[in-house]
Amino acid sequence: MGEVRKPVKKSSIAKRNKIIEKGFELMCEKGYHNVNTIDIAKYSGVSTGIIYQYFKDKKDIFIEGAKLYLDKIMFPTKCLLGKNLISKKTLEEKITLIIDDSVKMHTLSQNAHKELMMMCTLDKSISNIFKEKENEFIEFIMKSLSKENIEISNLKEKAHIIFNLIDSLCHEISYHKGNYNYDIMKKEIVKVIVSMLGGCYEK
Amino acid sequence: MGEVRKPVKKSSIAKRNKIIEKGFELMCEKGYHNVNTIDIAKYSGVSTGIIYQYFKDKKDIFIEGAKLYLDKIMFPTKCLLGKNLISKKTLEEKITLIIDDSVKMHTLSQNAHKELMMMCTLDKSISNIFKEKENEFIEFIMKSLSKENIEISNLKEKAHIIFNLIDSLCHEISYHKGNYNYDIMKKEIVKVIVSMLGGCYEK
Amino acid sequence: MGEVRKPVKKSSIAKRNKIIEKGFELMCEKGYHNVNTIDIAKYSGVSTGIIYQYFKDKKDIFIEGAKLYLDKIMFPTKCLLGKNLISKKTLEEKITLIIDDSVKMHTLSQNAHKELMMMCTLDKSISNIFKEKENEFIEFIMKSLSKENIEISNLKEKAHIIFNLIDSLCHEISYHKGNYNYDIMKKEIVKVIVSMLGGCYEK
Amino acid sequence: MGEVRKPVKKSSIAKRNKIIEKGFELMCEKGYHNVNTIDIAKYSGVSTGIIYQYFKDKKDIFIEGAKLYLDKIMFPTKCLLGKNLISKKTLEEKITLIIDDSVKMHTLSQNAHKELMMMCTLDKSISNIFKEKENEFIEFIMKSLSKENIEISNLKEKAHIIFNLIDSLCHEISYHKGNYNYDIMKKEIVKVIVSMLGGCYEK
DNA sequence: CATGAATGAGAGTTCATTCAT
DNA sequence: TATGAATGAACTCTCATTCAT
Repeated sequence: MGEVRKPVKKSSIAKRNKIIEKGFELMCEKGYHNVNTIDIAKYSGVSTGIIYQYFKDKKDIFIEGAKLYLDKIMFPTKCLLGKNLISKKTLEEKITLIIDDSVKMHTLSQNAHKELMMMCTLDKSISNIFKEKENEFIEFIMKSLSKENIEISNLKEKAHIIFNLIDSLCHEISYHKGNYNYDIMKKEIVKVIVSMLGGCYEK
Repeated sequence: MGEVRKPVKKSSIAKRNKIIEKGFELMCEKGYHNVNTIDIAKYSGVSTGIIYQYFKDKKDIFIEGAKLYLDKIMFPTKCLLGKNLISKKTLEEKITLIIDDSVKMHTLSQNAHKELMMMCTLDKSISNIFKEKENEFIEFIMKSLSKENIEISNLKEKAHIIFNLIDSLCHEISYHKGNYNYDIMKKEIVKVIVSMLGGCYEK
Repeated sequence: MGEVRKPVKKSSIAKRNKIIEKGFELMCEKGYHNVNTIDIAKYSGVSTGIIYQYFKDKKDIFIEGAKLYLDKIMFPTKCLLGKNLISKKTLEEKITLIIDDSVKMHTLSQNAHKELMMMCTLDKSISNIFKEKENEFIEFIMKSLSKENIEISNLKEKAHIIFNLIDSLCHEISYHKGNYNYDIMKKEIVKVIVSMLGGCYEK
Repeated sequence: MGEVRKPVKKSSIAKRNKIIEKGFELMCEKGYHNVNTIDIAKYSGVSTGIIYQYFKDKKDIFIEGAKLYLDKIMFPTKCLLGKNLISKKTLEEKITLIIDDSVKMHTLSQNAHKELMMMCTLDKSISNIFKEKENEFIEFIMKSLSKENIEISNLKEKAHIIFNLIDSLCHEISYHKGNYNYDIMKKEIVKVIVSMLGGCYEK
């Protein structure tokens, strides 16, 4: 009764993806609790019924959207980093690249990020995929950086601090649009990170 | 019809405060959307009807609770800091004190913080009071620290970075309960902050 | 969440009873599956919401109605029987009285009976209260009759057969409204029962 | 649009029959309201769409199944009876044979019977085919028995009572699985019927 | 001021039926 | 003919808000 279908036909897959894409978009824009299934269906250009052929429930759409979003936001960053980190000469340049990349990704989808954070409270499964992706990313940073400097103490903890520093900057830029000079802020963060990774903090 | 009264009688004020206190507590514990007004009324020891004499709607209770919570969480920190910062000798000791204090506050009320973050999405007014309090706190840190070192460049931005560093650590300790050594993490953050404020980063 | 209230106030009890009475009536008339909660609310003169303060779900209304119905249909019969059986002289007269009484009760609420039978399939709890009442009634017949004739063999089984004979006649009269002469049918059934209970079958 | 076709091709007829057979089986097993058309289609090995080429609606499948079921359950009984009744010597033996046969048929398909009874409430057309078959059967019994004893008064009504007696026994055995000794019950019923048909009730 | 029973719009979900392929 | 994805009205149930007492 009410089993979830795994679509195989091309058009079905497309429809499922459309629901995820549009549904997640709408939920992020208006907020999960301010959007109902009829809204999602309409916005996705489908009927309410079809949703329940591809998804267990409303939350399932969000989860699938979140997974995709986190892949999109994390993996491209990694790819970019992978490609360019090597070509950069100084640590500073590398850090700056990572930050710019993260900010760009973040800014593209600030609502999604906000809603994701919110949904983490509501659902373990969502907070888990989020945590998982975060760890993935941190481990990636760790690996990338460990190649640079032969010996960095407490690398794991430092990587996490770095992640948070970057993440906070991203949030700042995305939402506050406030009283700060973000260029300065970025430069300071770069300096901090560089110093953590063995460079000297330029005063 | 349904206008919100400003209670003047002592008992009325007490009742209003009880609703805010208990209501906010319950919403934070169970989640805003998992608590209904009947629950709030029961938990506050009042009738459902009376709620709408003191508050515009359900969200209004949360907002009032949030304001109080942020006062409570920010001001005591400030007080504590104010008292003790002077007596500490090194910058490192001062930073450590701020961090310990923040972590303590955070840990005491992680649910409230979580829910607050979530509600920021739902309502501008909530996100505004949150932002406001944050700025207050940052300015306070700025002032406190500016007394220490005669010239710190980009103090405003640095203060914000410091705030975020501390805030991230608090979150980390409160929720993740993960694979990190938080003592090390704290020490690294202290070192970073000290270096930002003109001290030298100890490698 | 959604707890069922036990009404204590007079007006609340009256409302709850109204829902049972009117709801059961409507369900019996139109069929359980052809009536929705909005219909029930309207027909009972209440709002849909209030239903769920007094009842766990839609089925709960039916169950409560069924209990009441079976009490009404069974107990009055027993009362009547108790009062009059003694004053009747012949076994034949007594049996006739039981039958007349049963038919009367049945005819008053044929829809209820039909729907009850139907719901027995859908729900164990309903079939149980039905079976229970049936057994009660059979045992009552047994006791009543055992006083008459000193020794009746296989009384239990005979009582059940008698119950079924009467029940079938009731159904016949209530629904078929057909090609039979029910007076004759009744007389034949009386004769059969009398013969079972030791009288001689009058040809 | 959506008109029901009368299939003429052999394979189409086979498909239609399959849907009736399997669909009715499933509906009886799980209950009409607990089975949806997708279930029926799957269980019948056809697509959902094709159902509406052969049947007006879901109920139509049940009706066709019911007709077939009642033919199957009634006619074989009649055949069996026809063949054997003559060879039996005493009326008692004949009655016993009818009862055994009925019980056997009933037990084989108790779910179907239960569901049929239930559906009688929902639909006049179903209750009509049921009534019709019942009458057919009663008339058959009448004819069979009228050959035996030259003069039986009120034969029609008696036949119906006999039908009900047997039917009740069948139900009892099929569903209640209760505290009764069904052998004794059967013997008592045989005695009653014999006495009704002019034999003497053996005490 | 206080109560809590009552309201009814709106939520998520199901499923008999249709229709493009 | 045959398919099964798609439809959308209808369902049961919840809850922020109101109002008679």
